Amino acid sequence: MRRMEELNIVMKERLKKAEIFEQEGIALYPNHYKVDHKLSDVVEKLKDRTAEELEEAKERFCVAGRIMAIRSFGKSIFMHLQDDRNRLQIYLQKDRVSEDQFNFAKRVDIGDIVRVKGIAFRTKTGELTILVEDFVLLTKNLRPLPEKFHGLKDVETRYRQRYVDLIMNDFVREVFRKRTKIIQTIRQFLTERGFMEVETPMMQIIPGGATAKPFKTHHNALGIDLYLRIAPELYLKRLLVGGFERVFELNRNFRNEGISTQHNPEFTMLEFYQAYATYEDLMRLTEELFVALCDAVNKGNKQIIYQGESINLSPPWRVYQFMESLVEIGKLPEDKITTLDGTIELAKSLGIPVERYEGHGKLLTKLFDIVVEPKLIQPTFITHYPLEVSPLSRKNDENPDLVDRFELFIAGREIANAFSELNDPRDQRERFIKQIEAKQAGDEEAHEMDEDYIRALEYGMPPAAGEGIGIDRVVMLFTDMPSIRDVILFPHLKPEKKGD
RNA sequence: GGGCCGUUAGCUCAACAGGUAGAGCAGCUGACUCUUAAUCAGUUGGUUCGGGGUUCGAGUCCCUGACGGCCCA
Repeated sequence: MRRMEELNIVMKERLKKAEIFEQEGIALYPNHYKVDHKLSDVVEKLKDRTAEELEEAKERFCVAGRIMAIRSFGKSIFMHLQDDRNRLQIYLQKDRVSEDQFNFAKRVDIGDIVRVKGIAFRTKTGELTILVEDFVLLTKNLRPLPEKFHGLKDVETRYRQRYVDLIMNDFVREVFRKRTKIIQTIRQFLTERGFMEVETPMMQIIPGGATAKPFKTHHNALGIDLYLRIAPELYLKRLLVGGFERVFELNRNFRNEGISTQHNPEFTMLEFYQAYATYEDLMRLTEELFVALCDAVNKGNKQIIYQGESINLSPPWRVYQFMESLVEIGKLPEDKITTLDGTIELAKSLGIPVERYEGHGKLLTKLFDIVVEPKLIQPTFITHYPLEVSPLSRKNDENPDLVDRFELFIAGREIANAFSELNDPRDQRERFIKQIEAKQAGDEEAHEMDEDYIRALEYGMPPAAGEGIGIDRVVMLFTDMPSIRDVILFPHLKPEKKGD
């Protein structure tokens, strides 16, 4: 049901005008007009031509765009047309177009989409301009755009009506162009290295592969509950069992948790798996990937500025073992963190709530989140995580309490998580059982048993390493955006009004 | 979930110490053939987020709810 809305004065005027146009036989939404050139291509092509060169060439162009500004005189009119990338000025003189078209051009509104044909030239002030010979309406605007100088600032409106945000704010269009470029670059990078892109279920019977609360839905015909995936991990590893040696999936995950500047309920994740590789191989691959991203969206410059901090992405990146980072970066006393009692004491002194089901490893990661993570501004790999918090990772050969895993941190945030994969089905079953015990003790996020996954491992999964990278955070990094909402086209917000 | 801040014209913002709700842009009318935040003259437009309360009087104070931002958990 559409909400009835009081029409403001401007909209009333526009509707009235639209009716008059129709009575005059002017189509408001015609679809048969073609263009010869994209507006931005004309700007790109001619931007360095001098006034004399343009005068000499007298080249004609037919372009379309949205009217963003009108400066109207008695017998001449200037307008700015905009497409997704550029703005181009057009100039109408009364004696250069038909009288009907000139009179019509006098009555169009900011926000209308029009097509013009004309000759490119430079004005006295040197601005590239099309001298119009033909002017037609393509789409009538009925709703006034935000003010031309201050634009649209209100963040709520920007997120709820992203289409207006995109019209008004050039930097927003740039952010999303960069986002697309980053995703394309990642696909190309992996494909060139023999990875195959695959699609695995978004609706899963057992939500696995991560520790998070899932969204629940229901399949009517089957009469079963399904969960939106929190990760594709266990399906991708089934493909390793099946014989695909390098696979990746770059798509949405869903986690039923709070919304913040770092979290959207649906977010984009890259996961890739490589047989016959270790987590250390993936450290090198990750460094190479970021270099490729610098080439693609940062002109090859490996220095980026994020929220005022200068970050150097040149490899090799520094590496700390998990325990080492707590002592050296977190400045925690080594003798305390090596014992459970000492760790509980430290946690309590830092105001961290300690749950009964949380073991030593889990508590250490809570300490890490507070005392180490925010300090990891420059790219840093943290390795050798506790077994307890890594139910799908391969045990370290030297120390069975640790796993062959790393996480990557940049700008004080977790960007990637990777490990050598646990492929011993007997060990995996034990790990699942431990998780179930944690769940029974109250850990809502603990992993569930997945018998089919165990069955797959029993057929034999080749030794492999896998990694997940949070794409939204990578985009934030490369676009210098402080909130995940700034890099997601339509971020989740509460509904604006109760239904009527 | 908690704390702080915010919500006023289509947009960006004012409104002292509680005393008739304003400006710029946009819109409308008119003038103007190289302007670019065009200019000049005139002019329309308000459920001050919703609901209660205090008061002679509430955009402003109090209570409550909605939505948003930032921080914390």
